[in-house]
Amino acid sequence: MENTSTGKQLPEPTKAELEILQVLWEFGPSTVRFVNEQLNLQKDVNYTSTLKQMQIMTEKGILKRDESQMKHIYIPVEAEEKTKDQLLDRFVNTLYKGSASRLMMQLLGNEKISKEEIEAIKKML
Amino acid sequence: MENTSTGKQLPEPTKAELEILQVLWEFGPSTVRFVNEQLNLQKDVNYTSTLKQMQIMTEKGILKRDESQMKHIYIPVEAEEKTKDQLLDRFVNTLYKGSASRLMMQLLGNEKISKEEIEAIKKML
DNA sequence: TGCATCGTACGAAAAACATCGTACCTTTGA
DNA sequence: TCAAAGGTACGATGTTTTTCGTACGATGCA
Repeated sequence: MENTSTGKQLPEPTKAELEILQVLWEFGPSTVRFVNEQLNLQKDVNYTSTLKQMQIMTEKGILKRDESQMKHIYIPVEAEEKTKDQLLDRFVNTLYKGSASRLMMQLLGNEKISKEEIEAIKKML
Repeated sequence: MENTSTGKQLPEPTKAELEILQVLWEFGPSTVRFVNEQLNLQKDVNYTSTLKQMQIMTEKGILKRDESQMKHIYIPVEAEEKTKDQLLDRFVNTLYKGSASRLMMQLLGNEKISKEEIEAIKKML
């Protein structure tokens, strides 16, 4: 069942699906082979595994694809920002009871954030 | 194999495990029954399911327990902050290439954050 | 033409997670 | 004393996620 443009809420991507989305976000619409090569820079994974994964994502409506060429081109359905918003939202809700400032405190407290980053953030506010 | 205090890295908690940790974080060391009751405020789940889950978490080294009483008392091995730090770290890395300020921008851009929260954050900096 | 190469389709197995039923032991109180 | 209540142990099952093997069609080129 190909998800058309009904306003249906897409499922949250799983871990493996997220890895694929990262590649597509970074490099734009791509073939399976390209995505698989990128993934293999980080971990071992078979071509057909990536293919299957991307086919499943297409079924779910997370990706759509251009089949006009033999090498299908895959494209995320939702914009990067929107997907990240959802994930961020869930993250803040489950871990920080929805309080963004609590998340901030954690971020500032954990040393992982540089002086430059702090400056950049100050400017934003 | 009960995880003793070797410096081994604990696995990241799964979704269900996180729900249990939330309860323990909020209320402190607890019995299975208590945790299960709390979970049931949100969703249906059988006592033995929670028990099993907490036993598995103990095997993994995520929880430890005081067995001196019949009603075992479960306690998180890692402090709340530390676990959240790990999760936050992975989140920032996978979604924002490790840039905290990028996460901030997303947070500020998505409207979910109130004026009061922004004020609170400003003060922090 | 024919074969190596590169592509998709898809069933099925493996692995990770989550849930529950049943067995059995301890405690409690009528 | 003995049955009900409440506790742990643990195998089994269900579900979702992840991975891969095999089949088979297209393309390219010697």
